[in-house]
Formats: sequence, C-alpha cells, structure tokens
Amino acid sequence: MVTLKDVAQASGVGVATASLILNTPTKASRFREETVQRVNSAARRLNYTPNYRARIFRGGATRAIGIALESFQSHDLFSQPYWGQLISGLHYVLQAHDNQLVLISPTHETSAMHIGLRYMGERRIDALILTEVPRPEDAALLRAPSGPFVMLGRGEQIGMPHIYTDDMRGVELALDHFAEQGHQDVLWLGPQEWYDQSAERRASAFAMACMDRGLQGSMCRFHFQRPAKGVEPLMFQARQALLDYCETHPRPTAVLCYNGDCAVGVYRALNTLRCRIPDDCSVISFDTHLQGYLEPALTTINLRENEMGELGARRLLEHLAEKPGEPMGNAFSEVLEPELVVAESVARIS
Amino acid sequence: MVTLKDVAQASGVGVATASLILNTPTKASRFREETVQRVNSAARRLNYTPNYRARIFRGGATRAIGIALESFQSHDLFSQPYWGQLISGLHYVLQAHDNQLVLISPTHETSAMHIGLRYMGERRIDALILTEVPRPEDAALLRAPSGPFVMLGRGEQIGMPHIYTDDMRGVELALDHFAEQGHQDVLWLGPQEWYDQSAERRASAFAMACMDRGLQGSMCRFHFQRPAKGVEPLMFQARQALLDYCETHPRPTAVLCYNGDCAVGVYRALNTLRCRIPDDCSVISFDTHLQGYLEPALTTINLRENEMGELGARRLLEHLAEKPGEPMGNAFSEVLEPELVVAESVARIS
DNA sequence: CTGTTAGCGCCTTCAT
DNA sequence: ATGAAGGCGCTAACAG
Repeated sequence: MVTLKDVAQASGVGVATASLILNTPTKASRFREETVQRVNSAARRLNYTPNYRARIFRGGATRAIGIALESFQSHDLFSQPYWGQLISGLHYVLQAHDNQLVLISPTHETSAMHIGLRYMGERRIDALILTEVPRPEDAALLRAPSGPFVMLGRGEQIGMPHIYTDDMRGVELALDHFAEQGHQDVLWLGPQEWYDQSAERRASAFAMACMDRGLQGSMCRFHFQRPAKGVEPLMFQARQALLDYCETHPRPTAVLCYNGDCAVGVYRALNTLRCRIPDDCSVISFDTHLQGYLEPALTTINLRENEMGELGARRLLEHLAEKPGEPMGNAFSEVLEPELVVAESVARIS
Repeated sequence: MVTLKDVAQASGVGVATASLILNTPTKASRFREETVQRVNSAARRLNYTPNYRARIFRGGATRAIGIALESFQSHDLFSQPYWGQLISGLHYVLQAHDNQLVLISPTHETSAMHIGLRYMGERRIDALILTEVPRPEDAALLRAPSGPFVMLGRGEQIGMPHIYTDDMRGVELALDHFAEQGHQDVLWLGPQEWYDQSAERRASAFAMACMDRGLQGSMCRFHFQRPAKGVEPLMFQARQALLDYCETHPRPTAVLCYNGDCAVGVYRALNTLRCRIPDDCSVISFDTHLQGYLEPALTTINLRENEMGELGARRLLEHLAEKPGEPMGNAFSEVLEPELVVAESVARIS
C-alpha cells in the first residue's frame, strides 16, 4: 500500500510537504510550482490514495452517525416504508457531506439504543439517532450520554432533543377535510397495544378533534395481536374489526385509519359489506405508501418521513460542526407539519 | 477522554499489561489475580472505553462493507422492497459479526460503483457489493480493484464473482404451476426498456419455457416510461397495456407478471374487464411484497432477496477472514433457487 | 519555502 | 510477570 511517505521519497520532499500539497485545495499553495508538479505527478504515478483509517484516527471525528432501530422484526425492517423513507432521507444528506449512516439493531439482550451509546463511547459514531422512546431501564443512560443524540419521530417523553411530524395535527387535517365534505359520523379505526404510543395518541387526538368540531365521532379499536404463526396480519385484523363493528353499530359515513394496513382492511371490509368508496363511505389514512395501489386511490396523511430524515441529518451535522462531542440541548425541538394528500377516497356527503 | 494509558497509570502498571488484561477473554490470564483486579477496577472506575478509531487504524480491517446502489431515485430507495430486504439481510449478518454496512449512492457525476472502489482504495471499506452490471466505462476499473467485490443480483456479465437468485428458473416454476392446473394459453406481461436486463431475461425465459412445455404463449410488452411528472406509474402502464392487448387478442387464461406493480395493474385491468381472478383468469407474479394486500391473495415467485443479502454477507466475511484485501476469484458463483409461493390467484381450468 | 518531529491510542514484540 | 519501545499513516507545530 502506497503511503504519503512513499510519495514524499519518490519526489524528494518531506512528508509534510507532500501532505500539504496533496490536501490543500489547489489554490493558495505556498510551494514552488515545480515542487507541486513533482509531488502531484509522483502521487499519480504511484497511485497514492490517502488512508481513511489514518485520517479519521488523527482527526476529531469518525464522520459516521448511528441510528438505533428498535425493530421487533429486523428481518425486513428496511422494506417497511416508514423506516425506508427515513433512512433514505438521512443517507441522502449524510453522503452529500461525506458522512455515513451506521444502522444499529437490537440484539436479544441489548436494545439498539444501548448499543448506540456504546458506539458513541468507542468513538465509532459521532452522534446517535433514536427512533423510539427509551425503555425505563435505558432512560437513565441518556443522562450522561457520550455524545450528541436526537430523537427522530414522536416520543411522549419530553426533555430530550427531538424532531418529529405532528401526527395529532394530521388527525385534525383529516377531520377538517371530512367536515368540509359534510360528514358528521366519523369513525376511528386502529389497533390498541401497538408497539409505540402512536395508536393511543392518534386515537385521543381523534376524540378531542371531534369534540372541537362538533362531530359525531366513534371508535373502533381492536386488540392488536403481534405477528406470529397462526396470527393474521394487521390488515385482516382491521378488516374483521370493522365487520364486527358494523354488526352492532350504524355504519359511519367516514373512516379515519391508523395506517395503511388498516386502510386496506377497511377497503376490504367495505367491499364485503357492498359499501362503495367514496360514495357510501369515505376513507382517510395515515401512511402514503399504498395510496396508488388502492382503488379508488386513498386520501392520506403524509408524515414526511423523508424530510424528517433529511432535517435530522442536517441538524446533527450542524451541531457536530459547532460543538462536536457535546450533547444537544434538551430544548432542541423541531416539528414538521403533516400534509393531507387528497386522492379519490373522500366524497361530499349528500 | 480516558485512554489505556490513564488506566495503566491509575492502577500502577504499564500500558501493555493493561491492554492484555482488558482484552484477554477473562480466563487464561498470565497475570497475578491481584493485578488483574486492580486494572479491571481502575478501568471501570475511570469508565474506560477502547477507542474504535485507534483500533481499526492499527488493525488490518475497517470492519465495514460497502454496497453500491445505482439508484435512479435515491429518494425512497430503501423503501422499495427489493432493496429493503437485501439490505436487511446484509445488515443482519454484518452486525452479528461486528461489521457495518456502508450505503453508497451515485452522485450526479459518479456512479456508486466508482465511489465504492475509491472507498476501497482509501481503506474506508473492506469490500464492495455491486448491485448492477457495471456501465461500459466503469467495467475497466474492476480489472484491478483495490479489494474484494461481489455482484449481488443477476448480471448478464459473466466473469465476475456473483450471487443471485435464478429468475429464469422462477419463470419455469410459474409455468409448471400453470400447466399443472391445466392452462394452455399463457400471457407474459412486462415492460420493455426496464432499468436493467431483468425484463428482457424473464421475457425470453418465458418464450423458451413455453416451447419446452408445448404451451400457447403470448407476449404483452409495453414501452416503459420512466417515472416523471405527468407520467403514470408502472402499475397504470401495465393496466393499460393489458386492456389494449385484450382489445385485439383473445383473453388469456393465465398471466405471468414481471413484478408486483404489474400484477396490481393486471388485477385492475381484469376487474375492469369483469373478469374474475382466479376463476376466469389466473395470475402469478414476481415480487412477494404486495401478495397479502391483494384480493384474492397473489401467487408469487419469491426471489429471496433477504437470504441473498445474508449469504452475500457471509461469503464476503469468510473471504475477508481468509484473504483480506484480495479480490474474489472470477469463478466465485452462487445461485439461489427461487420459490413459488402459492396463494389464491391460480385456479384449475375446466 | 521546505524538512523534521511529535504525537493521535492501540497492540505486539522484546527485554527485563 | 511486567514494562519499555516501536510503529500503523497522517497532520500540525515548529525549525531551519
């Protein structure tokens, strides 16, 4: 492997000279033109490549940022649109700034956050992105983190730096849209005991927003069963929940769904009930990814995962440029507005 | 930051002693029990953490593997199931062996492969995974790569190490299944001028397999238009293609689709034609990810991206353990068998 | 202008 | 059983 020393020797200068010449951005060289030529050509001739490991060892930063993904099913985690989009956004910005993203999954014994904090201590990453509210036993570790971290996505916990899209606001957008179209009887459909608090949060936002708007809101919440052999996927659970609900309740004219899978379940249930979308019943859902595959195309609430990733990466890099190693202030907070993407699944009620 | 020297000083031993004690797997220590205790407790007291940057600088490897993703739309690349699953598989194995995956996207000027090779030269990654056949201008670079690389996924190019799932075999599996169910008139539906050669390859496999089986095969291939403003997504293009086809040809009893998006298009077209699946027409498709969302559930060919990723990571790690830095032999080749996942979209013909 | 030198933190070899 | 020394490749500080 060709080192700086080799280049220096070959061109008859010292290593420092060679280093300066090869790394100074061309202009403003304080060296004789002839020397510069000699060094440059030697480097090219020998096919010199700077050693990245040596560089980051010497320099202050690893130029890597970790993301702790507390996935229950790491097997196809990255193909889940939410995470996929988040990661895409992060990677896009990071690569543009010559940093890299380090994916961290939990092991059987250890949470991803735990591993991430260790990585920071080892100077293996410069900063850590959290994607879930820390478990109680882990929360204490964040009091004295070995570096900057930020929560990406909504956590109930306050008192830690975070960036998220306001999904409760998303519920309001959806209900406003329903109301504008003349709907009075709206139904929330979503799971209980979901992995994080998002299902509870959106459900309660739904209840409050209905009151504020004087809408006749109802709830259809089903006990979510974790994926396992013999357990039907979320989509079927949602479908069955709505069918059961309609046996004992009047049919709503509008349904707001927790996520895309639930929306597909609702489409199927309504189809079974011979109820046409959007004429007989309107539907809105969180998650944009299945939007185009459904017929009629689903009106959705965009949580802008991609932008969240990009913004998170930018903020983190800015912070690292200023105060490398130091945690971000607890007051750091940035909230994105969700966006209602209108498609064909909502109709004006007559 | 606490270094080994600090620990050594605090416990009154030399750095070498401290290093040996802290890194030797507990047992088989050649040091006095008392010394071991002293060093260990000092390390814990000072909260010593080995510096990862220093370790990889000294050691032979970066413990990182790059993957060159030649994505046209890097924006939500990782949410596309194919890449998401591949990456999940890679990451799963790599993290278990304390290695990390470095994602590499192309820039405006430079292909991801090009960047990846530079990274290898810089010792920023130990090996490179290719996901696409190199462009002609890039191919030459692989003659003298700065380290091991492997192609993951099917490339037409031979003469480079590769791992892939045999999609042509997948076509055969599908046709066997159709034939078993008594189908004679089978249709291929897929794009032309797709990003890679996969659409051509599968189409020609279809033609050959039909001949071998004495089936009455037909082709419905449409000119694929790249996603852009005002251009409809692949799904709609496929839908329209089938509708157009059925205007001038007798309707097939079985359709094999290039991918999941095409399958959704076919479902919609058949629906428009009042043709029921599977009673009036059977459908099989590549790509498993939309399987459960469709009604009736789609019978698919699983290309096992996840396992491909896992296998690729394993092989690469094995190679790195044996001959770090050296390219893999051109003869290296591993082929996975695709799997037919039977669902509800194929019926016996009467 | 250019060369020499001193680390960065770790691990391994070689003396003691 | 333990300590001292050297070097990985690079860059910054200091001499000449």
